[in-house]
Amino acid sequence: MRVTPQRAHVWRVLLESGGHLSADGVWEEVKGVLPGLKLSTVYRALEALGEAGLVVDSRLPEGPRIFEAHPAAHPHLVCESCGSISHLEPEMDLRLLEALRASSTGFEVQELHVVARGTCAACAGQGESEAES
Amino acid sequence: MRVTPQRAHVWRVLLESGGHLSADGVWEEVKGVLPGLKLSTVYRALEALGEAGLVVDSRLPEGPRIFEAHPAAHPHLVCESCGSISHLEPEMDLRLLEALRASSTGFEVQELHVVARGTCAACAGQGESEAES
DNA sequence: ATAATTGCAAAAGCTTTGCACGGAA
DNA sequence: TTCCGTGCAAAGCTTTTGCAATTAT
Repeated sequence: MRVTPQRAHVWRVLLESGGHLSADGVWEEVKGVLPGLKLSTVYRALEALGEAGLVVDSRLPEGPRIFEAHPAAHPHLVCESCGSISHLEPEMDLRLLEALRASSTGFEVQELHVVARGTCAACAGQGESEAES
Repeated sequence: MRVTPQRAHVWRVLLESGGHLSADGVWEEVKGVLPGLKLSTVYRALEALGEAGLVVDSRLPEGPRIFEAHPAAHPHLVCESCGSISHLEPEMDLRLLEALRASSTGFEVQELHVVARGTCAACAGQGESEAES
């Protein structure tokens, strides 16, 4: 893979942001440095980085795909209240992998996508102290 | 919720198909009975059925949303080889739920989406007997 | 009468693709 | 030269929305 300024900046933004960016989000960030950058180039950069194993992507129950620099798959937690996206250790996926293998369906899992919808600790705490509707 | 012919047929198709249909797939089926049916009506019917708790939907790593008549969330298994979509018992989700709660992140899970990419038992068996590339 | 639901058409959101130009190997 | 990556524009696929007409309660 050829290393171009566009790809380098896309990669850098994913690292600095700590993940969970949409293609559009990456675009907005990188445009600060490369004003002429096209969104389609971002998509192609993300695709190239994905093939190189540097970037993974997920689809949440709603909204666009999100991309991350993280090399390992891991569960995502999407907060209904504040919209924040957090994630757990990849180890958490392993537990489900074990469970899947133990279920003896004969299905060979290559990749696991886990997304939980709910309320994050911060928002849950707020809800308690404000009102118990 | 009002029960209209459109909604009844959408619901029937989801039941008869055994699940895993895209909105477009539902449309194609129901059009056989209701030729004038619009795709947007299918979407609205699916939304209504979803709010009624009769239909759930998932987003796979690729492709459109899929809808099912199943009332309970459950892991999906997407075969890379033949494209088939199968699913496990909802119980399997509970195992991960336990694990999530045990991880003490304070995140309150409301809904869990699990999708595994891999090879189904049938295709894995074929691969063995043909060639071990 | 009142409110819900549909057909219809159009738009919106996200992503991919074709093509020609430019730059690196 | 030859190939790869980009800008550019356009299309593609999926889903949503506004509005008027229709239907059920």
